[in-house]
Amino acid sequence: METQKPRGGPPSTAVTLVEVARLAGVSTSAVSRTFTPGASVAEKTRARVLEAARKLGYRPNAIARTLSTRKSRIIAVVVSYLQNQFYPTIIEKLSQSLQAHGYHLLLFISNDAAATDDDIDSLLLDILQYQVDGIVLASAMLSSSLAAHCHAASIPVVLFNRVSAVKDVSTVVSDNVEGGRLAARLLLQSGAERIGFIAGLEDSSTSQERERGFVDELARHGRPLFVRGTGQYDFEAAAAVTRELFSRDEKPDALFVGNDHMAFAVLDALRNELGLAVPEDVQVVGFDNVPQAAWGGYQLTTIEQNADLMTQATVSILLERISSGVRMGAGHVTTPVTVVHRATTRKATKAESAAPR
Amino acid sequence: METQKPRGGPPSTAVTLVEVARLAGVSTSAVSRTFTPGASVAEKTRARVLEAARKLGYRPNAIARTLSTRKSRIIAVVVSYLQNQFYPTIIEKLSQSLQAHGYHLLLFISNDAAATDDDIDSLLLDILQYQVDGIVLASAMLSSSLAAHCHAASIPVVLFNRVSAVKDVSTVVSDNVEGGRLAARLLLQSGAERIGFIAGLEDSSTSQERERGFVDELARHGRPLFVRGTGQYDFEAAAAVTRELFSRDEKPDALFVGNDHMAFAVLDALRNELGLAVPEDVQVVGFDNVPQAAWGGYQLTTIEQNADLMTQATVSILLERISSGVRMGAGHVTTPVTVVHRATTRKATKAESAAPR
DNA sequence: TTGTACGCGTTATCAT
DNA sequence: ATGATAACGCGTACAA
Repeated sequence: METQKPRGGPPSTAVTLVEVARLAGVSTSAVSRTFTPGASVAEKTRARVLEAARKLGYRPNAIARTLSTRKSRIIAVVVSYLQNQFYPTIIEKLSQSLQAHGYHLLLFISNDAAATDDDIDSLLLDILQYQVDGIVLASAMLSSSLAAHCHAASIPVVLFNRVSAVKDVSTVVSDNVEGGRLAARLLLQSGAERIGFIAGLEDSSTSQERERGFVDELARHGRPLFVRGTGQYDFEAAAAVTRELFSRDEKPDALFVGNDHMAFAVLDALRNELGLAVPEDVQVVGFDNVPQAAWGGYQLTTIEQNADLMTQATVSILLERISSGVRMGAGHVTTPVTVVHRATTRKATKAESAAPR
Repeated sequence: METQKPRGGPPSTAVTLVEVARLAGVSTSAVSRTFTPGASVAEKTRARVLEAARKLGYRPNAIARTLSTRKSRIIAVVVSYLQNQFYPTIIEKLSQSLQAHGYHLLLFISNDAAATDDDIDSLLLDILQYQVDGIVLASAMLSSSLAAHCHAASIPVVLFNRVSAVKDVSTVVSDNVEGGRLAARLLLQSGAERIGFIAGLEDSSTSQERERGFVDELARHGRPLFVRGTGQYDFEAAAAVTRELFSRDEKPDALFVGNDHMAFAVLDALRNELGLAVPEDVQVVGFDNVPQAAWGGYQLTTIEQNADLMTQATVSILLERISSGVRMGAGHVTTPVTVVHRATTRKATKAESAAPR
């Protein structure tokens, strides 16, 4: 026999404050205070309340609390595509850090590099309905109308790895321009002759900045960009453009690829389809922060964004804004990038493998 | 000049139904109905309401609606570690599919393979506070006490890629036992002699099932397992155990690795630290569903879980349970696994690269 | 079709 | 320290 349903109304009824209060023989406020960390309750009543709550299997209703306090302790995170392993990493770190502060993540995937402004706007409106305490935009551009909405609702927004024309929005970015410069220097000093660049999405600020730094630095050394293609941060597109670049008579001998995700595709195409050796025939420099696990030891030098610094900055800006009630403005953080050399993959010769260790 | 704050109360005040109603000169219910898809409102009043709402920048408060309707349209998803690219993929698909049905994802990361039962319990209690409409557990075990809680709250739970001793919980898994069998057959028919297995977490059902199928099939062919190690689904641990297995006199010539994530580590260790060629010296079979992008063309055969089928099953079970009000029970779905051969990576010879195409 | 009034579960205010 | 009561913003019988 199951417990009987109270009445014919709602399908099921949760245990509420009121019932706990009744069983404990106290007022609802006493119960509320018992479950409010900083409140003052007599030890005796507190015990009675907890006992009653335990008996009834009571747990506070965060939704009702939100309605009353106007704090949901929910942070919305908008991400475009999780194929680029940089973002799962970020999400994981964000979640850990925010959970430690009692916040939770409401996740939104804004698919499609081809999402229209309206799509994004409606998504944001969707988010706002949930009365989130903050928003991390790691995906789309923020239209000024949306910024206005967030401003009106006084919701802190942090643009993650994106910049926007809208003023007064906090942003956390890594130094993509300097990253591009670093990539150029690496290739130049390794003696590359015909240096190419494979861009991400053309209207993406990260791609633009990386290209700018890269081309600038080449120019400072009196070297032009030998060839340029667009991979749209997409695996297939990057592979396709690689094939195309190498179908010409004059082939590049070095490539700076807009992010790791595309770099995989480029390496794949180079080695398996075009039969070129990396780095002997072509050198490749990638850009992003894919966990080592995904690399499998490929020969590749990468410009890494520091995921820890970026999430840390994001969280601190967010929390500070939330607690201070400051809407928007300032809070622009640029984290440095790092050059990381990955291990070389070579097929070992029998002689080598025979040698101890 | 900005709009003036209403009063000294809460820091900011959102636009509500009431204000819209007042401006439109109608009742609050009229406004409510206007924003309720299937309601009956006169076209004329609807227009007035929408106009007023637009002017005031009104958007419905999902939290208040939840309190009233007892439907949050939020699904909690619990994942352990996002380093294994299988899970970002799942999350992305889940999110897309559920968003299409008007649901949103509240994401929880239950870090640490070493999380205690209590950790998980408190996390779940945390989740329950948000009155989620459903839970996807892709990470932790479900204790029977938790199951009882969910049952009491009448919240549908789907165990994703996990099995539990608790009865009457919906589960969606791929056929890990058959996957293990497939792996064994592949290695046997390729002439492997000394076949090893690297397990994931010892208490993980997926790892146990894969091993069971693998060992069973070997036994059916009169072959014992040559060697066994544990990688704990961790990159470093997998690399370490690989080094150890190959430091002995008798080295395996084939390995079945519990998932792709560890397979990367194994390949890395084999090729770069131990100087062994894959697949010439050692054959490796992986298990999971990492996007092609991450592979970079490694020689590896993988047993793939079908992410699409699994999410599809998860969503349909969830939605069906939610709408029907059925708490738990039945709903066990096992999706088939597939064998996928990845492209071979070889360093091209000069002769090859000179040849056209 | 439209409006009134109450309930959803909790917190905050103000007495006591 | 404790208790009564009014919000919080919205859905929804129910009555008109």
